[in-house]
Amino acid sequence: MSSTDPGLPPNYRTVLDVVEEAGPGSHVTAQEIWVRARALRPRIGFATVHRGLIRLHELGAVMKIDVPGGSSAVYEPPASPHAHFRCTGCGAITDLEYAVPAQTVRRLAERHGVAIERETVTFTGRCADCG
Amino acid sequence: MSSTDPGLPPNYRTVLDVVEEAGPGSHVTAQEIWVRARALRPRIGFATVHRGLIRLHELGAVMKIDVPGGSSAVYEPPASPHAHFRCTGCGAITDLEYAVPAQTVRRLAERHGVAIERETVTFTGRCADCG
DNA sequence: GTCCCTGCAAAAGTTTTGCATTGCG
DNA sequence: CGCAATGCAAAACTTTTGCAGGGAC
Repeated sequence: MSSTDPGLPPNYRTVLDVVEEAGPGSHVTAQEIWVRARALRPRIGFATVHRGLIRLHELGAVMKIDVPGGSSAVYEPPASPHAHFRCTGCGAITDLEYAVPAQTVRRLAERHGVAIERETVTFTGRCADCG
Repeated sequence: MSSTDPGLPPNYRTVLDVVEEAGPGSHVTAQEIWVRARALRPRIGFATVHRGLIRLHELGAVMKIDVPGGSSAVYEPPASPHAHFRCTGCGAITDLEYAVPAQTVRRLAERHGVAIERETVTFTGRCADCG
């Protein structure tokens, strides 16, 4: 939780709190985070939220997810690696329990001579409600 | 190849030709496609290229790839499922031979009650040149 | 003083849309 | 005529940056 953070600027802390309060499985955009942050700090600007997200992402305190087909990036608290599903009907994003096996990642990296740092797995289709 | 296409508008055909000519493993942006298309049809507009890509994507004639961290979407000819790697240094995008096993996709879809139509797997890291 | 956070505003970049025109059946 | 495609321009949106003010150390 955020009580263990080192000297994080107050607004960045607020941003972190908002993301953490949204909880795992939530996928909030920078705009949404801004709206919620203003409930705590009415004068906070969007740029501050945005820069805070960049910083927090660098620190590994929040995860940034680029969803194909989604207009905005979404953020969530750090969690064990998992995939995402985006419904082409309602746009909802949900978590799926899947990660590329570490051994497979290692083999791919070796074969192609690259250093893999992160992976992103996204599925798209129709959720139960949208049939 | 494009010679088997039904009545595709001439400009859309040109867009398709450009994407196919780029070949598998190429990852061209809408802007780049526009530039190349103008070599064939000098008066073609960007909007036409863009709408053509939407149409061709609907038809399954071109693949659209949203790469996390990449500013623009890139397009490529249809190919067997594969993953992509994006170098955080030079921004280059390369293909990796990986796809989530069909059986796994099926199981995920069942467990979560969704219909999965497409998958996107992207790795990020450092390519050989960028160390 | 120096450094960096902060808010406001504007810029940048990509994607999308409106509209009049053209071309074809 | 009716319909879809087309070019041009502008709009919409998200993301990023510039700049001046201010607080902490």
